[in-house]
Amino acid sequence: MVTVRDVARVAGVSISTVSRALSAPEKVAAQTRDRITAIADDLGYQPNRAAAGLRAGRTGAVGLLVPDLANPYFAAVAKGAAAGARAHGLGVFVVDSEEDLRLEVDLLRSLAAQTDGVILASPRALDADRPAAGGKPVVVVNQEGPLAVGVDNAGGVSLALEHLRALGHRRIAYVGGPAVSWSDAQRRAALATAAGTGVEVVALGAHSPTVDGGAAAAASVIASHATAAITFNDVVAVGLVRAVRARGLRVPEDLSVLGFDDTFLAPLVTPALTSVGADLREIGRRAVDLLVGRLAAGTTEGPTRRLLLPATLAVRESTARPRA
Amino acid sequence: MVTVRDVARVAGVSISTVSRALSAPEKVAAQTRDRITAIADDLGYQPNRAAAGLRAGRTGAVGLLVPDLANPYFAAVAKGAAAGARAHGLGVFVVDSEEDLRLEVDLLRSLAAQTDGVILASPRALDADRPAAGGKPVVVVNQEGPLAVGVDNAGGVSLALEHLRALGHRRIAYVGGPAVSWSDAQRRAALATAAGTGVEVVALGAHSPTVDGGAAAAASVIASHATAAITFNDVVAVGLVRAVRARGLRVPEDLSVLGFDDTFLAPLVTPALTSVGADLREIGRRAVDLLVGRLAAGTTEGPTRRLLLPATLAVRESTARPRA
DNA sequence: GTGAAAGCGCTAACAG
DNA sequence: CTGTTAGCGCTTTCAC
Repeated sequence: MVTVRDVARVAGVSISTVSRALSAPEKVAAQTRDRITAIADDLGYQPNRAAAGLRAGRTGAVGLLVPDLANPYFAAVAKGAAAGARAHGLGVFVVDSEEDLRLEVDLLRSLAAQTDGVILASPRALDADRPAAGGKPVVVVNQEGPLAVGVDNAGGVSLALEHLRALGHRRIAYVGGPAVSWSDAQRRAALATAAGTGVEVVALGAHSPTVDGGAAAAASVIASHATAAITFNDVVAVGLVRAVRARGLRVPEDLSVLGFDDTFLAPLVTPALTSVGADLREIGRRAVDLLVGRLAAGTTEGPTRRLLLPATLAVRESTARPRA
Repeated sequence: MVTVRDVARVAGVSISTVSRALSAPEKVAAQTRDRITAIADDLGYQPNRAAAGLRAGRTGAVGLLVPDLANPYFAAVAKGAAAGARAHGLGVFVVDSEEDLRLEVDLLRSLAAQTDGVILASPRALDADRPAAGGKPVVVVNQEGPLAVGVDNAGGVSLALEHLRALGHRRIAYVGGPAVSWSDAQRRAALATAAGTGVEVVALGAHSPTVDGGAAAAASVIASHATAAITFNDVVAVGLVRAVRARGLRVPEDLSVLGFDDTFLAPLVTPALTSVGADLREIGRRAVDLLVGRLAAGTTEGPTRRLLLPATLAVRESTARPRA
């Protein structure tokens, strides 16, 4: 491994000059600097981050804790975080908790210990556990917290209702997700305030965010006499579409179905799903930005920063005018 | 931050005893050890990996380079790698090259510099660039290399052909993927040797591994007079199904379509796709194992190790007997 | 503008 | 079985 010593020896300068030339160029004479950079490049010198961090008190990496990396939602957030980190010259440690809530506290602790800060992209309520980060800044995704990035669920609900109302729907069911979900709570609140604006909303109980969860909701959706259903996410929508079709109803003719998240699944299924989404990668990117901002401030405590990214509506085939 | 010194002071021992108690317990008296672990736990001591690694010459982390983390295929591999790394007490640095081939060499270099080894999950041919890892072991996924993990594509092709032949298909089209893909090359080779075993295979040119790629292949698939088509991956299959349907043909009645990868997309689309797959997470897990094995050996060069994971066939609705 | 030297937190000889 | 000491590669005062 090529170290600063090697570069220094070849360049005929001290290791401090090499260090400065590489990390604080303005403190070194232009000529010396250029020579050093050339030699470093030539020798294939790669700074050892561990060593640099050890001395500087930073690790040069951020942590990302997700419940399931194979879930397209979190995969997109992770991709954004990776891009954001790279833009800031940071590395990303990715940890997958495999949906194990108890494990998450431990993972957060050890992740925080070896990074400069952590992005917590778990939809659970971990407020009480945040001290586990040991003073390191924590940015939460779609959750409450002093440093938070999330989707504007209220805005998303408005878009959905607006779209369905314009089509002529007056009675709409909401197939909700897990009780612990912040997003679900936000949406339920938004749906509740929407009541009385010309549409009736029937909020259905908590369902598992899976195909089976959607299928399980079919009976109550049909019983509700709603002409349209908004689902917790696209996968639930797929399950619901299947199950109502199996009962002889057609989508969207007999029931309009509107998903959430607008994952790449939405345009691929039949009928292609109308879905409320947001730029998930941007969430990851912004989360890193928030972290870097706090890091730059140097203060462990700082002002509250909450970012709400706009929701979008992709209209496809699964929503249409109600019959008669 | 709590350091070994703090623990040592409270425990009334030297820092080396603390270090040993935590990383080589058998070298410390049971009583002392227990007291130290208790105190460490109590103080919330978290070893600083950067420091430990600096001294030991290891970083305690492996790198994972993927072309697109939002692609379910690589997301699954990443998830497996994260699980495998955690099982070995290692961290995972994830880097997304965003499909930029030129960037990959640089990314590989810097990733290798700050990890103990790298998993290269890019389907491109990077042999020439592997020296960029600077002597660190590199495990490639679905590629040629001294340390490699991949899916048994030949076996997968056999399963697919066997299934289609049993259904009665005698003329089968293969909608291939990018020319740089190792998997595609493996499959083409396997398909070529299968010719003459009672089925005719029409290998169609390189197509983009997207919905549009599948749609673009529709005309030549139909022109080939094949009664079944095997596609490069599930997304291509979806595109093909759409396009042939748009031309008035039915799937599977007029054309059977068989995908590859068996991603979670396969069971969700209509008709649900018959697909050849493999345990993608296992790929990530095994890649880490290979890396750890080489790391433990200590030698920078070592015996060639190639792992081929078995392919599986999930039969669903998109394949059926050909008409008449 | 550059060099010498200290030290980040930890592990690994080497003594005792 | 435990303590002392050196030093991993780097950044950062402090002198010059």
